[in-house]
Amino acid sequence: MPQARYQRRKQDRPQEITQAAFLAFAEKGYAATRVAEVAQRAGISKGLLYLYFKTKEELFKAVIKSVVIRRVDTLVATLESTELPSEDFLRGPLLEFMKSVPGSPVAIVIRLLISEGHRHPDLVDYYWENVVSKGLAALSRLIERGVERGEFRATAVSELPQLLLAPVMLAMIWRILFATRELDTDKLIATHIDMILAYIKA
Amino acid sequence: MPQARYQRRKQDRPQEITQAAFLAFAEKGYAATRVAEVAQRAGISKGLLYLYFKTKEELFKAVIKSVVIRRVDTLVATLESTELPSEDFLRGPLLEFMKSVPGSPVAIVIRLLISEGHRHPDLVDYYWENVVSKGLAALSRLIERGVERGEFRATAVSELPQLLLAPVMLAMIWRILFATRELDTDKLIATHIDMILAYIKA
DNA sequence: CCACTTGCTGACCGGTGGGTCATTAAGTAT
DNA sequence: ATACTTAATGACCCACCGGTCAGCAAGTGG
Repeated sequence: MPQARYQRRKQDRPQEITQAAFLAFAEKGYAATRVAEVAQRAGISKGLLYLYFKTKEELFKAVIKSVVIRRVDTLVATLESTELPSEDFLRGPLLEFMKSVPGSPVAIVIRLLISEGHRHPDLVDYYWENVVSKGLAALSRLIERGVERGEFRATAVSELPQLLLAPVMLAMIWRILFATRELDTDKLIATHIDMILAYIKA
Repeated sequence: MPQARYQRRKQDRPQEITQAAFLAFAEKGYAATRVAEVAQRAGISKGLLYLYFKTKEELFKAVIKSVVIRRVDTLVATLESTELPSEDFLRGPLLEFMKSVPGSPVAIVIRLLISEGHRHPDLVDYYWENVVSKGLAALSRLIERGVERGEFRATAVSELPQLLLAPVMLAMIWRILFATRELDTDKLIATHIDMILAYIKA
């Protein structure tokens, strides 16, 4: 008996499509990816894709939003509830988190936003509000708490939490551009944390 | 007497075209920029553009290469010839250089490479060889010289000159994505240099 | 087995934009 | 002036791709 030519799966389609689109965009970028190819990867026809997403652009937005991970939220939660001394938190959970970012879907999203961000300022806003500003606020809070507890000196780092993220950013871009050339991004980030701590410890 | 409809300027055309293309690509990105628009900006017809550049892609490569600044070379030269103690060099010429990068054409090139890099691995190679690896080698050399002179301790920074560049990278991406949101990139970079020095000083 | 709903298909359309080329105008030599 | 070379034009071509829609097949209920 021949396989049914297709199955009805209204429930799962959106995720299947955004997943396929994410992979396609990751490989070729948004502009160079054909809607037909996304459909093919998702195992459906182009027409069906357009039943779930009105335009290619709407599909793009859905893809970006689908990757706005709870990761940041869980990090914030961990931070608020931890009993660890601030230094141990930096060297432990935070370091692990930072090391995990360059190889995660976040890096792809950053690349897509860098490439296509202009034409979608609302998307950039969305990412800012749900990821970046939350993450930065959490980092600021972490440092300030250390200062309040007398673990850290008062330094410019409290107002510049981006300092903590700098090597993560470099690691992401490095992988995007120079995937092949070797750079021990884990060591880079770990050394950086080491350096920051030496700088801010009371 | 009516203005001549056009003038012959074979000598200047290539630069005029790449300059126009650079501006257009900077505004809209490669894919979204129309060849006709580049021609218009350069004050010529589309047909003439194709006399100087066989394809849009070749134009793109020419644009990227036209921005491979001597900046790195002059920095390397300054470094080799300076009489300054290493710390003063870091706080002086190097800091100024680093602060100038995020607002320079280099940032545009980085964005274009992030967006279009995959399809032009030879371009990425070119940029690697002529800018990145040279710059990194110079930084390594600077740190090592400081160690030899007894100014600095031996640290992982010698093998990870990327650590020095991390905040520059973040500042570039920040401006590309979040131009509006405020971040004092100069202060970010200066603080980072401060921190590095505190970490590596003997 | 028939009537009806709806997930799904793929041929098709129309605008777009990279690339071409017949033609013209400017420069040059004699 | 005349003949020749070449910088420069812009109308045109056509492949390509986002988006549509008439129709079909899978599921459903009686």
